[in-house]
This record gives sequence, C-alpha cells and structure tokens, in this order.
Amino acid sequence: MTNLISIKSATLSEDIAQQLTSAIVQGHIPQGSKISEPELAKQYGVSRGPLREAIVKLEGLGLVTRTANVGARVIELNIQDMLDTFTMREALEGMAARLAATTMHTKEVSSLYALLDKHQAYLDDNQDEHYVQQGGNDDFHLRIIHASGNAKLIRLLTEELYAVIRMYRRHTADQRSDPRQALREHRAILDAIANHEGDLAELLMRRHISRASQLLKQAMEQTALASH
Amino acid sequence: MTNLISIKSATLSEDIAQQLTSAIVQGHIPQGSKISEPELAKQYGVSRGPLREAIVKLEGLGLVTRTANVGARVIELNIQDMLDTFTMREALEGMAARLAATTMHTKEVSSLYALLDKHQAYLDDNQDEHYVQQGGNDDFHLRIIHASGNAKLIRLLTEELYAVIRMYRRHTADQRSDPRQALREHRAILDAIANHEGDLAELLMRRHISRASQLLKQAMEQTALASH
DNA sequence: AAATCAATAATTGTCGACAATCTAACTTGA
DNA sequence: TCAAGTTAGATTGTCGACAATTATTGATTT
Repeated sequence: MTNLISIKSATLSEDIAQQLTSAIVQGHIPQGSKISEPELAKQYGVSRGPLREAIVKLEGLGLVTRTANVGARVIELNIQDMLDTFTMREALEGMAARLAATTMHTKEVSSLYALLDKHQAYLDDNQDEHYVQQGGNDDFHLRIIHASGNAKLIRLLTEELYAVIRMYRRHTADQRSDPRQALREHRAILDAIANHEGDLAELLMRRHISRASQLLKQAMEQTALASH
Repeated sequence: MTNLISIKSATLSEDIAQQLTSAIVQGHIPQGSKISEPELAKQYGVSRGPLREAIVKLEGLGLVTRTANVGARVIELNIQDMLDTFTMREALEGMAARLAATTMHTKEVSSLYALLDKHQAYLDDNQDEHYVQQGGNDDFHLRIIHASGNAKLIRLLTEELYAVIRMYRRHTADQRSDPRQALREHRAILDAIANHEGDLAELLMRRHISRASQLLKQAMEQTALASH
C-alpha cells in the first residue's frame, strides 16, 4: 500500500523524499524499522537511484540513520533525544521570539492576535479539544519563527528540525497538556512581542517550550511504563 | 588536479562529500561557481552516482544550492547571510555555554584553562599572530560545544553549521580581530562555566559571538568596497 | 546442544547508458 | 540590427545491471 497524495514534484527524488518524510512522521513506517531499498523502490515504482538520494536527504533531516554497507533505519524516539531536541528548540525559538519582537509589524501582530482568538473560540466550542495545527499556517510557533525574518533560522527550524519535532509532538504530546494553559502562554509571548520587549519574549518562549518538554517527558515515561 | 589527502572512507560517496566540503570551505572551488557533475566525476575518478549523493549531502550542509534540472552552485557569502548565521550561533553556542556550566567536570575545566594558557603563550611568542585552530581539538568553541553534553546540539553545530561558519571565519575574519581581546573573552566565559554560572556563561558567549560578527561585518564591508 | 566455519542468498555500492530538460548557437523574419 | 523561434549541444534525471559487502542458512566439530 503506497502513500496518500502524490504531490507532483519536479524530480522523483524530491517526491520520494517528501512521501518518505510524511510516512515516517505519521508513523506509517515504524520507528527503528529498516529501510529496504529494493522493497521501497518497488513500492513507489521508482528505481533505486532517486530513492537513495531521498534517503540521503532524510539522513540530513535526522529521520534515519545510515550505516555503510548495511543500510538505513528509522530513528527511535526516546526521552533523552527529546530533551536534547527541545533544548535546541528553546535556544532557537527563543531567539526567534526575540527577533520577532523587534521586527514584527503592527499588521502581523494583530493578525496573530486574531489567530489566538480563533484558537480560543475553538476551545470554547469543542470542550478544550486540541486545535490541530500541525505545521499549517495556523501554527503559532511557525508564525513566530517566520516573523523573525532570519532566513537561516527559518530554514533550520521549519525545514530541518520540524520533522523530528512533529514526531515528538504527535506520538505523545497533546493528550496530557492543557491547551488553555498553552494558549495563555502564547498570548503572553505575543504581548511581549507587541510591546517590543525582546528579552521578555525570549524568556517566555523558552519557558513555554521548556514546560512543553516537561509534559512530554512525563507522558513518555508513562507510555514507557505501559509497554512493560 | 585533484584534492590533497584522500581519506579512505567506507564509501565513495562519503569520501567525495568530505573532499568537496573541504574544497569549498578552503575556497578551491570558488563561491557561486557551478558544480558540474561530469567534470567533477572525471576529476575524482568516480561515476556520477556517488557524486550526486555527495552533492545532496552538501545541499543539506547549506554549502550548495540545487535547482531541479539545472544543477548545483556553491553558495555566495554575503553580509546578511553572515549576520543570520551568527545570530543562530549566538543562540546555539550561548545555550551550549549554559549547559556546559552545569555539566562540566573539574578535570575538563582545568584542561580548558590549560588550553587558554597555551593560546596565551602562543600570542606572546608570535607577536599576536593568530593561533590556527580551525576545527581542531584546540578550538575553544568546539570544546565548549562538546562539553554541553547535548548530542543534538553537538551534531548540529559541529557537523551541519560549522562548514559555513568556517567559510566566514576564513574568508575575512582574523586579520581584523584582536586575538588578545578574544582570548580575554574566552577566559571570562570559562570563568563563568567554572563557577557554574549558566546565565552568565550564556550571556558572555553571546556577546563574544556578537562582537565577532560585528567585526566580520566591518571586514566584509571593507572588502566589498575594495572589489569595486 | 552449542559454537564455529563455509557456502549461499540478499542487500548495498557503483557504474555506464538512455531519456528528459535546459542552455547556447544559429537561423529567420521584421 | 534586433527579436523571436528553431535546432544542436550539453547537462541533469533516471534506469537496469554488475561488483562488493553483509546477513543467513546449513554443515561440521567439540
């Protein structure tokens, strides 16, 4: 069974890379499983050439690890790796918030307030169920990152690190976290940005991510116990 | 004329990737120049397969940009990109310094003090000429990064970002900077780490990098003028 | 029965050739 | 003379096949 939507891309290699990425992030290819080149090539109907290029890309994204003459395996999520990843996120998104506080225009700020209101209304209407904002333009964090105006930072966070972050977000988060609390924190961050208080914005963003990471940690410890 | 030392690697692809990386960082392949697959394949004596995989890797490192059906070009350094890169460095190495302040053992701390003394002695003996520490184990920044203990952060900074950082360091830096001042700053950072003052260590590392970035900016503006 | 070794099967790494696309040179027409 | 269109050349993208390495199976020995 091959993948859902095949986005027509300029090159097969890019196409496969995207499909593989989404398959791994969504768990269709399970953690730790081996990436068999002949198997996947047949599955996607391409030769091994472009497939291998795609795998090299995934290695760059940190989604698979490769060993020479042995092959590629999907990474396995674990608590230490998650903590390390989120610590990096703290540093980078904290910086993004700081930058956003100095560069963000009034129009964009009010647009973000509107987004938070939308999230609020959604929570009110759906008994605190999570607003699915995975990666889309409704994702508060992505909006802040883009508002930083730092092209390198944007590319790193949105194209290179976010795949792994989404895996963590997906697999455990959310069922444990309190969406109203998260929303309050988002609002506080935005307030700081609106007031051009870079120091504060960074501090609050860091705390926000740190808190999320602690919740995730607890959730992962829970599921680790459950699997025994 | 092919490259200097051919490190025997498990796979041709890795080999070529390393050689290309070093060729670009050292300027043997000039900025903005096109990467011709047939040409390089002949030059390195390999087929285009492994060469293409190497190019994909370089794209992941941000050393080349690729366009479908057109090919790869070496990136071109410019001030804005440099500032963006160093802002990221600020965030990441600042965090590394913070982490190092809490995790670093006494032994490693004194080893780093010894390193700084070595740098000091070198400056005294060589009328303030720069100590060449490009990437080696004598590089203070790399030592701090490794001391952070954050595997993800280490990989990102040392394997993914450092190639570009080295390009910037190499092309302009150093002739303008004051090595004694840099050494003083290194010492202040290490003091903070030794005292387990994470906040201070982060702050000082950030300032240190920010200052380096400002010097680099001036140097680049200078050479930009010179090229007219 | 367990462990070591040999032979076989399967997988990864590499190559050369063909197809698709882009670039450059040339022709044609206004 | 210049612009647009056309054709030839070169380059990238893709494929299938072979070589090198690893994993697996089975035989042999203790």
